[in-house]
Amino acid sequence: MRERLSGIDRPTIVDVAKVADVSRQTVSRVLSDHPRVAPATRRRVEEAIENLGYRPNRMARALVTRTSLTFGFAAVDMRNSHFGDTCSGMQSAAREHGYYLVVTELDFDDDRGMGTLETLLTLGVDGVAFFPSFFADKEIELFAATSGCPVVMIGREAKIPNVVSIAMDEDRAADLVVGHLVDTGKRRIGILMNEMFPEVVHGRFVALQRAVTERTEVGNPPVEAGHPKIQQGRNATKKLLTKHPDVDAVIGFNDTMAMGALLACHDLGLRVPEDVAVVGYDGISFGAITNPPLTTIVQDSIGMADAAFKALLAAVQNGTPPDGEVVSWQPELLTRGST
Amino acid sequence: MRERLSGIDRPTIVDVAKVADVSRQTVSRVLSDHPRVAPATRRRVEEAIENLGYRPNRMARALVTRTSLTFGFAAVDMRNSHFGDTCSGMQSAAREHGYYLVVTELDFDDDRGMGTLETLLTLGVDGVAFFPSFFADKEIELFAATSGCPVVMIGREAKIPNVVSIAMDEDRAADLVVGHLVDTGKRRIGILMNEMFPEVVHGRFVALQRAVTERTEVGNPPVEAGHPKIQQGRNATKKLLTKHPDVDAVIGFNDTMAMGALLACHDLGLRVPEDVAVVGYDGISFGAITNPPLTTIVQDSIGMADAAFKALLAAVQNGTPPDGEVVSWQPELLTRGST
DNA sequence: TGACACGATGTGAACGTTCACACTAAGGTG
DNA sequence: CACCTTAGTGTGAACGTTCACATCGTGTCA
Repeated sequence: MRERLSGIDRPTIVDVAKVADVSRQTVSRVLSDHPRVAPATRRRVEEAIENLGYRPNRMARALVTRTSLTFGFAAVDMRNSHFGDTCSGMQSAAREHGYYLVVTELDFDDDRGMGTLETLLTLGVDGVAFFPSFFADKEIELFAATSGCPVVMIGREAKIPNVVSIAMDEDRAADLVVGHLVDTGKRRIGILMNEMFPEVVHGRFVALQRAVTERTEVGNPPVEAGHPKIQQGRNATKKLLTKHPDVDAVIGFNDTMAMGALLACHDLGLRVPEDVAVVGYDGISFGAITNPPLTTIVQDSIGMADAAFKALLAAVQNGTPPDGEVVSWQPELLTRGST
Repeated sequence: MRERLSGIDRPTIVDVAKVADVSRQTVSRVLSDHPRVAPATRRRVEEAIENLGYRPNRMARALVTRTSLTFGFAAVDMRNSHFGDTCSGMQSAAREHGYYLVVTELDFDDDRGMGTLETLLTLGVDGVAFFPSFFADKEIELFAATSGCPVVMIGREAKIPNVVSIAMDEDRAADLVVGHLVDTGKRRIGILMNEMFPEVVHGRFVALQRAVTERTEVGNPPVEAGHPKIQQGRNATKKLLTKHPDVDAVIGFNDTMAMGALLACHDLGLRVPEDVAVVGYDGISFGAITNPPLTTIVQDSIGMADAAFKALLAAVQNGTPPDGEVVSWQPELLTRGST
């Protein structure tokens, strides 16, 4: 046997076969629970497997079966627990169905994340989900066409051939948020946008702008942008409130930006929600422990993760790639102290 | 070509070779930037690759080279951003060095997580890190011995053959926490323990118990246990404060439990930090936005992630498995409003 | 001009596994 | 008793790639 770099050699199916005094195929049959193996033989093989500490090589297996029972999931920012939630949800779904989930963080510097997806493919996954999408529809279409496996996009609605997209109904969410703010007497609503990913962000922005324009007399909302993080949300809010002192409500692109907004209000000596109301998007668990607790649009991450997995599974099982399907998810407004 | 389940067939190196009118080896040489390829040939091959949308099959490659340039990372709870931080840190480190990181969530129900590790191995990773460890030293030793690749454990110090363990200096952390509480006039310190993973938890518990006993007259601290989550921390704190009304400081096993403690104090009408001080462990970013902001022991997740990656890399490059090395990480106390 | 180096390319084997098929022995059926 | 079935097992080929080696020109030097 050739040496591995690490110096230790793992036993192969042939090693097991030798020890159990059978052929590799018989070992393979034991591994896959084939019925036609004599009980005594099976026992001998199992013993050999146990003694040698044999583990089947999934890569070799995938090579010949052309199926790895593995899906890939690429998410943008593991530090934001919203993505962690979704990732965790997909893991559970995958496990339940005998699949394995390989998670990877989208590396924006590697061709805006496309490099990460490419590498995921080379790993031999049976399907790919990504969340969210930095890419233009055309790019995704091309990727899906050449990927050779089903592709699911989470976080943005888009009718793209061979791609299932799973996203929240942004119009409904915007109506919920803005409606609630107006109902509680707010009149001048500002928006904190995510400056990073125009493709992802656009839908939410348009929906919010529409809702604000429709429901307030003042019309077009003032906007400030920053990275979707706490500190950047804080800075953006300060700018927003300084430029527009009449703003009495701030909508954050996501919960972390909204958390930054809470801090900014505190910095500026403004009371929340009396002087300025704050709303976020996502519904991450840490929203419950802010001061005051954060009102937010809850995206059912587990549900969406589950849907993403099911879409991949269905595509694999039916042998047909998914087809421009859009799964729309209903948002819920979780009202807490910040409004 | 046989059909894949998904119905689309990916081009192979042979397809590329045919189109470029060369042999597979020449294509392989182009892929690996071998110097002895004629410029014209190289161009022809690159064109063919581009046109066909060819992507090398990492599994086939790994099979023959016995190296996948991939490390596996298994973490317990993606929803807790502490693990997300570490995971993100390892990803960056891996990418910097041309490695790919495959992340997976430890499934406690699958042989207490050992099943997850086993599956990770079958994926053909060149090394494995896990965080934290639910396993007994003997189990880990056995796993490392048969894994055939370097193993790194994050989150607990342990001298185990062929395993590098990376952990915070728990004694120092406990001294920092308890010292700080005593310095600010606290005398009766309660502890919120993690009831889930005795193996991980033990070290921190012992250290805290020692520090409290050493530094307060009252001696042995009252303890309440729960899962390391916000709600369970809240419940545990209520129990603790009800049973022991004299407690004037609560140390949470991690930040999420401590966040629960903040909520519990609020529920009980106790002022933080005047009536009860609260400290957490981990230093997750959301600790900045609690009310009041959470004092916490900061574990340098990025640094530890980096160290974990470097340990794996070194082991792979030196061809020798790591050897019971313990990398001790210095904790820092981040003092904020909750103490 | 022969010997030789070297650049450029191709070929067989191997990695660890499963698939398709072949084979043997035992048992049942007419 | 010849025939067929079936349980149990083994063998060659293939998956997509790289490694080690072989081959074939072309140019250089004595």
